[in-house]
Amino acid sequence: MGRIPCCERENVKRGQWTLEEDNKLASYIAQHGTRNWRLIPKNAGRLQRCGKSCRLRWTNYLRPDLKHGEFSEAEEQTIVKLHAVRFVANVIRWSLIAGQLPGRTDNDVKNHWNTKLKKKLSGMGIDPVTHKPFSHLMAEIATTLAPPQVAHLAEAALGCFKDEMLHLLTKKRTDFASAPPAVTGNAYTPESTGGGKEETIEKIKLGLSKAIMHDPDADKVWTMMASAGEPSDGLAGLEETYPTLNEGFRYDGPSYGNEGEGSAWSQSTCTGGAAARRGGGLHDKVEDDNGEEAEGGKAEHKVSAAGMFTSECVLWDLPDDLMIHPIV
DNA sequence: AATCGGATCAACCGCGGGTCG
DNA sequence: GCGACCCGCGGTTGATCCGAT
Repeated sequence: MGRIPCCERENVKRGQWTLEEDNKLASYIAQHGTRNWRLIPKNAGRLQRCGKSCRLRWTNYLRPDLKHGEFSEAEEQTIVKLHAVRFVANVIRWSLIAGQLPGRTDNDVKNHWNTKLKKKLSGMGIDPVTHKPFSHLMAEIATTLAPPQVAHLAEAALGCFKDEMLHLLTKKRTDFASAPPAVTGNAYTPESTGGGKEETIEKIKLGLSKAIMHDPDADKVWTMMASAGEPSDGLAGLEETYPTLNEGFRYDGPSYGNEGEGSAWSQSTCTGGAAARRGGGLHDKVEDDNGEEAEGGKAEHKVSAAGMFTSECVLWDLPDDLMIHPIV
């Protein structure tokens, strides 16, 4: 059985609300409250809107207790914290998150998450969906794949990572299609990009390439990107990503990908950068909650970061045709 | 100055749960 | 218990803004 529409579509106006409409709706609700949205358009001075649209306009914009304008840092931290918790609970309820932020609506929170916070977290090396460092996600995925697949995955991911990082650092759009070394080889040299690029970009590329090749000098590059401490081993839980999860979560330090905002967010709490710095993005072993090394499937699936991206680029003891040899 | 593309946010859509007769 | 209806939610769309080229 099909559901009947909430209103007659032909007689209903859509799109932006006018000041006059706002006034009609607000004054009606001030007098009569918000019972029975279906009747409100008729009663509120013949509004050519459906009840649903009226409810949305009221709850998201006209309500007098609403807070308009920029989200504060504390609000952002609350959203991220609660989003992480809700993700673990396998249910994202924007209304519940918004309930913790007086004056904010679920639509506000949802929009802010989708347009700002997701990018912010990504820029910090944290997956906004799982709230785990990208490097740890890669390791988790790697443990489920056969070695040949992991090798290809690592190559592809590494290429994507380099391009994304270049984009973040230079604020210039990189040409993904013209970066063949990302997939076809491990070394990423200025010459291999076709030449003619700006000097700054070339320096960054070279630095990234060095870092990936585990060159000690390349630590400078990573220090520039993330002044992180030594990462702890083990799969990243939320406590690891957000160490102050239970006490009021906070990032301290510069922001990434949001220059000029004076944000107190930083990558210092994210082990992703450091993990990558240490061993090319994948940690050495997987530990369980007790700090003991977990097997995580077949032994040969275990990811050895040191082995993956050393200067020899030994990925696994693979048949030669499956190996991807570095460009040296 | 014009154009383009990305970012933002208000509004819409469809679904599912709750309530009532 | 069932159907009709209402409400609220999350996901998505589209208009507008704004900065870069």
